[in-house]
Order: sequence, then structure tokens, then C-alpha cells
Amino acid sequence: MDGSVKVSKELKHEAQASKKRRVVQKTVVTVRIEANVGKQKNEGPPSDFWSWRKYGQKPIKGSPYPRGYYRCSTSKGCSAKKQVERCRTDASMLIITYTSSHNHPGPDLSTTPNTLNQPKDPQTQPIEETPTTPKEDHQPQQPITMASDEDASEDHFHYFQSTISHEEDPFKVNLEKTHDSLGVLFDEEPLAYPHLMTFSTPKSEENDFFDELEELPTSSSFTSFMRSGFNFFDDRILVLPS
DNA sequence: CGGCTTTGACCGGCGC
DNA sequence: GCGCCGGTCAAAGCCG
Repeated sequence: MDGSVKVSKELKHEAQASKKRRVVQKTVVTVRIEANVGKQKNEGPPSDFWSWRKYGQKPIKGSPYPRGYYRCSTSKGCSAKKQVERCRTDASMLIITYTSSHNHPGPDLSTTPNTLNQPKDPQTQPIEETPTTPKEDHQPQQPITMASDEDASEDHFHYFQSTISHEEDPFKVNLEKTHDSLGVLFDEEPLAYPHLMTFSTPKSEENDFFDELEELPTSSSFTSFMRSGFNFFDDRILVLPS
């Protein structure tokens, strides 16, 4: 179990050609799983901390492996979706495509028992626009769910590159073994990679991306999302679909 | 008992 | 107009 993280990045830059659906935020994450050294139970959903409910699976043409469709089960009104597909050539390569974004604080990431590095308030900012609690899952809530299909999410295309040069993935190992060690994960997570992603602090030359990022309502949730993902994803790319 | 997974069918869009 | 493909829903079953 070398548990080495392979940094494979593939940037997809597609021009929008659709005339209907404007643009839906699409995040393509390539994960290389190699924890199946002797087991095979951790191959499925090593995803993030959010709970995903599988709502469909279909064989994709051109790929011997089927594609699974997941939906966020953490919140009923969450429109976050995820597609898990396996590489056609590399069975150990998982291609996860995230669509939309969570409109609610996912896992209690900030609820870390050892709040030593998270001096944030308990109710600091679960969400900027506030969850559309009053509404149900029927209502067209778009305060935060800008990734839905509203015009608000025009051309959102960000490109994040996790510079995980650390080969030490204690979390990853744990994660792959069992999701129960999530707590450990957080605990182990010293300071995460705050500077890795200049989220709320746009200043890099990639300002372009951040420029649009500022529109991202899910700053806290998203951040958490990223943080958590950093430990599991080799590389994450936000792509702007057609 | 609740939640999640699974599988088949259905629907919409696109291409030919 | 038909067929292909991808995506989603819905019902049943299983597991915890």
C-alpha cells in the first residue's frame, strides 16, 4: 500500500454550445483508487463527507463500466448531484463529476470536537443567503442554489488545482479503509490547506476564476467541501460545461 | 422502521 | 420521423 497520490489533471475546456441550459457548474474530479490492495469494499464511494443517495445507474456507451448517479441526501432540498464513473482504461481511476452545489452546510466540519483551529462562531455563516428553509423541495429556491439553472449562474467555470504534493495521506488511508474515521480525519487535519486555495482571497493570477467565484454563495460550505476533498482527491477541476 | 441500493421504465434532446 | 444516449423517477428489496 504505497498510498501514493497520483496527480493527474485533465482540464476540460469546452465551449458552450447549448442554447438551452445555460451553464451548470460542473466539477470533474479524478480520483485514483488503489486501496484495493486486498480489499474491495472501499472502492465505491470514497467521496466527500456528504451523504449521497444513489438514484440511478446506467451503462455508458464507450465505457465498460456503468455510471452511477448520486444525489445529496444530507438535505432534501439540496440539488447537489454527483456522477461517478470509472475510467475506461484505468479501472482504478474514478471520475467523479459534481453538478450543482449544496445549499446547506454539509457535514459538521466546523463542528470539530477539537475546535482549536476553527475559532469561527457556531452560527457564523452556515450559508450566506440562508437556506431556503421556509420553502420546500418544490419551490424554486435559488438564493444559494445558483447552480441550478438560473441565469445567475451564467458562465461559472473555475479551475482548481490541488497542489497536494504531500504523499502522506493518513486521512486518505483511513478514509479508504472506512468512513467512520471521519472524525480522525478532521482531527488529523492540522490546518488543512487554507492558502492552497485562495478562495476568499482572490489575488492570484487566476483571479479570473475567483472573480466568478465571489458569486459562490456557499463560501463556508464550499470551503469545507474543498477542504474535505483535498484529502481524497488527487486533482479537482472545475469545468464549465457547454 | 428508516434509509439506501438496485433495477427497469420513462422522458427529453440530439443526430441522422 | 426514428433511433440512440444520457439522465431521472419510481417501486421493490435489503440492510442497519
